[in-house]
Amino acid sequence: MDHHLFKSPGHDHGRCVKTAMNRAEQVCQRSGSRLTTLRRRVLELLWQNHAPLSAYELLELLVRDGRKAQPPTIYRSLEFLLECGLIHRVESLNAYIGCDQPQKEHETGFFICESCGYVAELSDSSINLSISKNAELLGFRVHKPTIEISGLCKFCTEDNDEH
Amino acid sequence: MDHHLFKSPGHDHGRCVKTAMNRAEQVCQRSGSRLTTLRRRVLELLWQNHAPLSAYELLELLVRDGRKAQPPTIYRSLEFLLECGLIHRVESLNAYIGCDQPQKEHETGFFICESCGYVAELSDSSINLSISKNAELLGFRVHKPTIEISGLCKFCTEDNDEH
DNA sequence: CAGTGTTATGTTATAATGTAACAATTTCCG
DNA sequence: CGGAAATTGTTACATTATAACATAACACTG
Repeated sequence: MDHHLFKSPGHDHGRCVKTAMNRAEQVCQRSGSRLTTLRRRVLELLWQNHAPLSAYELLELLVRDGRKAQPPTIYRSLEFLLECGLIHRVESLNAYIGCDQPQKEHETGFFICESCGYVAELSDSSINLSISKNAELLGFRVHKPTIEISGLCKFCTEDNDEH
Repeated sequence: MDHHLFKSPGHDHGRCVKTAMNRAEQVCQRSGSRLTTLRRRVLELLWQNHAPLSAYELLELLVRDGRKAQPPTIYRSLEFLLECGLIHRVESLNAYIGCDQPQKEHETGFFICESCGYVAELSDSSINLSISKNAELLGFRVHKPTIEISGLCKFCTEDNDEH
């Protein structure tokens, strides 16, 4: 169980995607929201890529599927998936990525590898605690925290150090 | 001294701007970078607004000055000011804001009020510490942390509660 | 202070990201 | 089935950002 850690480049990704899709079905079933063919496909594309994709990259992939899609199509699907908590928007990249832990109410953050593009989700409470404490001092009511740490992941750091 | 706290709506803002501009002059003098008329003006506009401004809002303000400015003009000034650490880019708003503490090497974060637009800079080390600890666990080498907490500031919360 | 290389700004065009508004289609449910 | 609601299609456009090349200002050397 290392959901929120960086995956080794050789991990069984097919399985990774399947698990995520199954979870998504469950989440939607429970909440009564409809994971349509289009929405399911968008989510699947995101998971298959396993790194953030921009809306227009997703659009391109949909078009390759043979679908005649325009920007609003993809943005609406993304909006739905965001609302369901099945994906996240990565502000610093204008991109989107599948969410590891859609069950949890997560005020989460990401570590984003600038080299391989992988993203590790982080739901460590100590960060949230620090934020809450600071917010309280300021009398600030937190609505949506955005925490995105870019840098180099373990595997890419190792690759770099070899040179 | 409450540099990194929310200012009351009635604080002496003119003084606030002047201080910031003086600091900027010093920072540039020391680093040997050139705070030209254009760059100084952009910084000043950001400080006068005291809330994040988009590149195109800034552009509009420059044009009102009588200057014939195009997008690259403003983006280049912003790039310079970012490099000098005199401003920050707010990813979640695609906007820019003057930096409170240009002296410090700051891995900083913001609290952003969704109602009045004010931004409080935060350089509390406990958040950075949490992040470093988590990064270490992952073998992640941090390059640039982006921490943007949106919500309601003290003054706007109070205003809302009155209704 | 003229000459020259460097830095900064101007200018034009275009790329990338995102949304508004309305039409057509599909799905749900009585 | 038939009407209401949700989803998707379609067109047009708004916003944010950058590439490429031209001109102007500056700063240093001799």
